[in-house]
Amino acid sequence: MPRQTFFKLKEEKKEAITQAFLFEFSHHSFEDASITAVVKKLRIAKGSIYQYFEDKLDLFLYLKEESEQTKMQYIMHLNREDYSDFWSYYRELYVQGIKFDKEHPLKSRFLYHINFLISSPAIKELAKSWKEKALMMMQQMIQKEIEEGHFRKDLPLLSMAHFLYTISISMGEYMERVHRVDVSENLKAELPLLQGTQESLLKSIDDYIILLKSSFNKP
Amino acid sequence: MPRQTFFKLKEEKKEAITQAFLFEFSHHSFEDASITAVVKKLRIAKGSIYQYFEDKLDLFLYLKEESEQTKMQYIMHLNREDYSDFWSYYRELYVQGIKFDKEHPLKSRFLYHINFLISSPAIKELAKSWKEKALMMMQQMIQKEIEEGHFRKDLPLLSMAHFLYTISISMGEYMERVHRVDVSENLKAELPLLQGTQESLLKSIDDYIILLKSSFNKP
DNA sequence: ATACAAAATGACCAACAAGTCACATCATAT
DNA sequence: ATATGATGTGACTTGTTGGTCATTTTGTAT
Repeated sequence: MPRQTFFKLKEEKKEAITQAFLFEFSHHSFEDASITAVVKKLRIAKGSIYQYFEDKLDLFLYLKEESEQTKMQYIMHLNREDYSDFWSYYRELYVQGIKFDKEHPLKSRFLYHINFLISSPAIKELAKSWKEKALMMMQQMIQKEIEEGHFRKDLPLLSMAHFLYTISISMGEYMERVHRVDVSENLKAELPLLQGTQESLLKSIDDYIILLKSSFNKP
Repeated sequence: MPRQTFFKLKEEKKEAITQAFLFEFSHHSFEDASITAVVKKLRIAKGSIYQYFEDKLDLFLYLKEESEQTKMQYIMHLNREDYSDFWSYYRELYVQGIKFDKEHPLKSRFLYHINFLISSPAIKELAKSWKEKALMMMQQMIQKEIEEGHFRKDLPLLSMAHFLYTISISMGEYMERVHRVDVSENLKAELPLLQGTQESLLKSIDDYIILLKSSFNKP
């Protein structure tokens, strides 16, 4: 947890610090992300950072927590029950995700990047447990659909969960590719990562969903 | 390219060096992989490494080349034409992949790890182009299946290629998870990464293929 | 035994990192 | 104006890295 000092900072400074580190941690492994480099760019003393945070990990976890909470505000209100089928619910998650990306590109990128930090020794175990948790949630969702007779039930739950999880993560990358976006450039300019029109972005999602639907739905 | 000196080394030493660095580069990002640490474990002078290789990147690329060539020997002889349908061909690729993993666990792990090195600034561009190439190959394969009337043709090629690529990469991780393997432990002991019985490993692949088949085949 | 080239060595360098801490500065209350 | 506690600072420590190079060791041909 960040120290009290950090929370007492005026919003402007807190924001600047957060943004700068989100950027740094979105471009390097945990180990390679350089506090020294960021404070230099921010033009504040390195000591200050250690008035705000316990250590590098504390800082990192704050960014994660913060980004996740922001994203939560976009998707929290969505309920499976309000949709007649799973895929329209799933689609809506991405619609909100695109909105989140538009309004918080740095946080969006950071959260995406986190998924590929398995090889950072310092957070390997943590990353593993996060993934475990995400997979469990997927399993529960799928289980429910099976029970209600929407999804096939001839395959192991874990297999379907892993499949869906993998594809869900890769969706962002696919959209980048389709729209030939230079994510890095957009990040620097603080533009949304995904530059396509709303409808062309949704088209990408729909294509993916068609594939997923064919896999998961009962024949 | 490694220097001549390296190739003149006796097989034993060459092997020891290769193995040690495969291990190191399978556990860290390119930047974090430490030559200093490896030579210490190998009990050779750091200077020697620079008699063998131009620099860190040269060493890394050698490992990649070497690992890929070894893997190629396992899958090169497979031809789509020899199989009545795409998925039995695809399955056979994994059968051979498992064999490769059994006999060359370090190389297998290294090649897998490479797929997640997008965030290493020093090799980012390279990694991108490798991925581009892999995607192109996927596209070609899928295109052919579409032309021959086996795959659906109502979706963009790129979407299908990306989908298949993503799932193909994740297959290894799925097998790990199903068999509750501690990959790191097995690597250290130089055991195959995948510890399930041949048939239970194949079962995992088959489950995945069932999902893929439903997605890709014509309804 | 001598000569010569090839290979191995490890102290050394410059650059960089995370984290510390004695001190300076600032804001507020009196 | 003064005192006090909270913030801010950046030189410093300790440790790491990739890479170099003058020197020594080794292998081989004569």
